[in-house]
Amino acid sequence: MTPSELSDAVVHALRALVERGAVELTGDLPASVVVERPRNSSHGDYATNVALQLGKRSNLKPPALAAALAEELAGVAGIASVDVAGPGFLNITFDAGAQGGLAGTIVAAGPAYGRNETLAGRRVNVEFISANPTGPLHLGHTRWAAVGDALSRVMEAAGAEVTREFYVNDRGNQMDKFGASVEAAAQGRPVPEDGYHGDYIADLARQVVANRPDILELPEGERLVAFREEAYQLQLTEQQQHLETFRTRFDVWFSERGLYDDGKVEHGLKVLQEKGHLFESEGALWMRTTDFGDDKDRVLRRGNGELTYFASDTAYYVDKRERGFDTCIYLLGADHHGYVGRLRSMAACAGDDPDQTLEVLIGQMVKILRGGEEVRLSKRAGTLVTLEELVDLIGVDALRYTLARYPTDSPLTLDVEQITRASNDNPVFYVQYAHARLASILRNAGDLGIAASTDGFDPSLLAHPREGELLRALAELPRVVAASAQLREPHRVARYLEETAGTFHRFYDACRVLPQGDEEATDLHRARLVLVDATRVVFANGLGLLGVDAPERM
RNA sequence: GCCCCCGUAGCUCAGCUGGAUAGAGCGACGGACUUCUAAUCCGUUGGUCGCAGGUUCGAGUCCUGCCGGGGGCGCCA
Repeated sequence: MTPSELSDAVVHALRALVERGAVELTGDLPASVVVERPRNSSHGDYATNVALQLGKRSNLKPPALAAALAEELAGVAGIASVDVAGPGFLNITFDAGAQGGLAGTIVAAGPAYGRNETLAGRRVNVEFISANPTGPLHLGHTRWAAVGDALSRVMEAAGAEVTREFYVNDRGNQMDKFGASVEAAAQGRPVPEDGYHGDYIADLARQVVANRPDILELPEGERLVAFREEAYQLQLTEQQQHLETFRTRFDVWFSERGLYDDGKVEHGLKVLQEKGHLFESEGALWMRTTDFGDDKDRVLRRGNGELTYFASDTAYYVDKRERGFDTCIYLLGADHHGYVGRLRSMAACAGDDPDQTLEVLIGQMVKILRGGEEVRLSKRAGTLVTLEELVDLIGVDALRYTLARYPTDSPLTLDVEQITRASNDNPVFYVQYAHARLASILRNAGDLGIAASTDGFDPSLLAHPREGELLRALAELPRVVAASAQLREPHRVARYLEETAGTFHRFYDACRVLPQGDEEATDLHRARLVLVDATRVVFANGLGLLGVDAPERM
């Protein structure tokens, strides 16, 4: 019996009581009932507070309602006992072995286990990183790469249709400054004070000149543009390569310039115009975002005729909606939180309900410690530690996992020594090790000629307490995926895997899986092997949701 | 001044969208390898959940106010 089956059984029991007139309820029956794993094992395998929740709507007080439900549930196959405790909790204990069938179900489902339909039919755009193509990706971008990609995977697993999108800020005067910086470096002149610094500028200059030996001969105006464009392509390509190395792939690289070239900015403004939220004042074009709670109105076109960054963002949003996305998720750094209010107001000006169509996740700062001291500077970038350096220092798996295991709204500190250490205090190794151990058992079973076959295995043999704990842990994966997706909190997957790794290791400690010495393989061995295979599937799928390898050996 | 985030064990942090006696890892101390990976497991130690009110059967979780830390508030991008 799984949690959802148990939930159904509770609803069924409730319905029976109501139909029989034993219980009166105002309002409808709940569609589902929350069953949770109690912290304290003396509270049974599962507990539900349904009687407390329905107390106000029922003619019975919670303890009496709970007692009636307990009696009704006691006859359900697989349930050993139901106790009423405290103010009206139902503590449910399964028959030993009644959960074993789940192991076979998981093995049969394989990579599909954990997937669900919670977000089925939702078209979601997840935009993250969206860096300027004027330099290497750094620490903050790296957090978004790990979290954005994991979030996308989790939402896909929950049934959503997800597009991962990177908005390339390739327009505006920072691009000109970038081009001028590279050009200056190529000419052997110092980079302008307000330009881009760092060794990478000189590297780019060398590459640009190598690719286009004639470039220095061009007249100044053309030369600056040529440097800007060449360096832009090189830098963008480098970002793409580094993200590829980091296993973060985007479906769409969306150029800000493209918005202009394709007339999407004018189109976006037209849409807003029709909605009646634009006005002109002091020679500028404004959006009246204060209509929807922003603290001030925002300029779209300046007095000098130039369109603002906000105009691009507006057009971009309109374009996303016209491409059919129900939900547009933005992952932004804490330094951009001031932007949230105007984004939401803008969506409202475009005729949407921002609560439905636009979500912003704000990520707090990341610090990195090495040898007990904060690492800030990157030689190459001139400013912050880069993605490339982090991958070299920490490795893709440990880096992705560590960045994804914290809620985004808490600041986090990466301790290089800790997360590269192969020991118990390093969660990524702890979890990967569990998978490697499982794979090892399955390998050994193969050598012994014992197959983890799901047909004909006897689930009721999995009656050891540690087996029950492990099965209940495995049963959680679909709920964890659903909650992570709905709450946009992929870190829950990591925390779940850590907890489940502990549960597995305790099972391993107590339950011998394979025959020893000359022992013949028994049905218990075979049943445990199915459980091991199921556990391996859970780790493989869970790590997959985080984009972290599930190693066969360590 | 206004807005956002954070405050939980000595340290780093969880806390399942309001549940029962608040958890994990590290640290410290003590145990477990002739057997499937000891990168593991078991035990002990450790808390006025920043403070004060409120909501209710029940609050670390929700509301209000305060204290402390971080960040943000351009016709910049």
